[in-house]
Amino acid sequence: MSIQDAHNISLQCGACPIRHRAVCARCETDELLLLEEIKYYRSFEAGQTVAWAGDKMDFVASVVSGIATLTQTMEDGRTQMVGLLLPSDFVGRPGRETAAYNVTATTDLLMCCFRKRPFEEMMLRTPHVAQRLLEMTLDELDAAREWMLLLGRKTAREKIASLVAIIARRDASLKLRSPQGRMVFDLPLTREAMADYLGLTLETVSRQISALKRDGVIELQGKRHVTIPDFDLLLTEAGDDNDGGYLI
Amino acid sequence: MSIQDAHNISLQCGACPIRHRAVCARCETDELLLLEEIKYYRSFEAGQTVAWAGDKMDFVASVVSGIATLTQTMEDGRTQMVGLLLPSDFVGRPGRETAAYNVTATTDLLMCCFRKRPFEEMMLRTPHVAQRLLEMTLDELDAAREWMLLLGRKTAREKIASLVAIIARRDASLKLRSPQGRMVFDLPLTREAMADYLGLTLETVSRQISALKRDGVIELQGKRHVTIPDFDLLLTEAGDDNDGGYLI
DNA sequence: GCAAAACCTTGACCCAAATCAAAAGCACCC
DNA sequence: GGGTGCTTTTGATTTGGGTCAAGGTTTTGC
Repeated sequence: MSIQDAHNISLQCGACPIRHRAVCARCETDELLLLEEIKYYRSFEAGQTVAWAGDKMDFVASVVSGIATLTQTMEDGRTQMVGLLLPSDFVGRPGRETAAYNVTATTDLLMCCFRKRPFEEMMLRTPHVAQRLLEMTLDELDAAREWMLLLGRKTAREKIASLVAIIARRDASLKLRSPQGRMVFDLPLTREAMADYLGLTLETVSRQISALKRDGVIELQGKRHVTIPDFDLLLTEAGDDNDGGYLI
Repeated sequence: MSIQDAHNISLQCGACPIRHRAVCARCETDELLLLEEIKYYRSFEAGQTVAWAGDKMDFVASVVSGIATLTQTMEDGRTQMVGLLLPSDFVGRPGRETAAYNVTATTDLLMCCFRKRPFEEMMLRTPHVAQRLLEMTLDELDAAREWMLLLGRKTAREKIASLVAIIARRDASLKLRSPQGRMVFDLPLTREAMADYLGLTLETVSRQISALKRDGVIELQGKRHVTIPDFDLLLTEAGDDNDGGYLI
C-alpha cells in the first residue's frame, strides 16, 4: 500500500451521522471501530466558547455539524480568524496539552470528541490514522497558505469574492457536487466573523458585499442566503486563476 | 513510548553537517540510517529557482545551509511569501507529485534530498518518522497562523518588528541560545523579500526599518547586519504578548 | 579601478480601507 | 404589538500605506 492509497477517512467514528467525503469500505470495519470505543459527543450553542487559548484541552475532535472558528486576539482586542471548521474538519493537536487558539461555535455545533490519551495511543498502534492525520494537516497548511495570499495581497473586493468562493466550494463538496455555474447556499458567518476572517472591518465587508450584489456577481436573499449566478465570474473577481483544480 | 517522546529528529540524514536542534542519541543509529541510503545533496546559487509551482517534484528535502522561500504569485504579478525555509527546515509533501509553490534560493543553498518514493516507503515502515513529520507540519501550521495574524491585523511597523523578532529567535535557536537582551545577527532577506513576507511594498519596509532605527529599537550596520539592544522592547513593538514561550 | 547593475532610501502625492457616526432592518421576548 | 438589543447598511471623513519618482549606496564583473 502506498501513501496515496491511505484510506480517505474523515477521522470521525463509524457511527457519526456524517459521510461528507468518500469513505472507503474498509474504514467502516477497521480503524474507525477503534475510534468508536473512545468517542463521546459534545454540543455547543451558537456563540459559545469551546476553549480559550491556553485552556487545558484533553480531547481532539471532529466537527459533525455546525461551524466553529479558531481565532487569535492581540492584547488591544484586534482579532484574526486563523481557522474555519466546517463539518468533517478536525480540531486539536496530538501531543499538545493546551489550546493554542480561541475555539468558538458560531452556529449550534456538534463535535465528536476523542479523549486525547487514548487517541494518541491508537495513533501509535494504527499508522493509517496517523498518516491520514498528516495528510489532513498538510491540506490545512495549504489552505493556510492560500489564506496568507488573500490576507497579504488581495483587495477588499477580491477578499470577499474569495471567501464566498471558498464557502461555495465547501458547500458543494458537502453535497458531493462540483462547484459550477449557478449555486445556492447560506453564508454561515456574520459580517463581523467575515471581517475577522479577511483582515477587514465589518463596514468594509458590508460595503463590498453590496458592491458585488450591485454588480451582479452575487445575489442575496436576506443577509445570509446567497445565489451565485456564475461561479467562474466569482473566481475572476476573487483573483484566482481558474484552473479547475477544485473539483472534488 | 508516547507521542511526546517521539524523537526530536530533524529529518535530515545522520551524516548531514548540521545539528541545529537537540537530536536524541537513538536518531544517530536508528531511523536516520535508513534515510542515509536514499539521500543525495543538491546545491543552488542565490537567486536560483529550486522548483516552479506545478513542476514535477520527485524529492523531499531538508535545508542544510542557506535560505529558501516558498512564494505564491497571482496572474498580475502580486507575490506573497508563504514559507521561509531556514537550516533544518523540511520541504516537500509526501503523496504529492508537483510543487504547489515557487521554491527559490535567496542565498546559496544546500539541501539534503530524499527521493520521494523511497522516503514514502520508509515512512510506512517507520512510524516514528511519520510522527515526527506530523509534528513538524503542525508546528508549521502554527507558524502559518501566527503569520496570518501578522498579515491581517498588524501595522507596517509591527510587521517589521515581528519579522526581525522571528529571525532573531530562529538565529538564537540555531546557536542553541535563548533570545534575550542584546542580540546580533544578519537579516537574510532583501527589502523586497521582506515586503513579500509581510504583505507590504519594499518602500514601506525601508521606511519602517528607518523609523525603528531612528527610535532605537534596532541598530543597523550596513543594510543587513542588525543589533537588537533590547529584545523585550522589540517584542513590544511587534505587538506580541511577551509570554516567554519562545525559549528553546 | 571603474562602470554597470542591483539594491536601498527618501520625498511628494494619492487612494483604499479604517474610523466615526447614524439610521435601518431584524429577531426575540414579555 | 411594540419595545430592546442585536446586526447590517450607508454616509462623511481621515489616514496608513501604496504609487510614482529621484537619488544614493553597495555589489558585481570586467
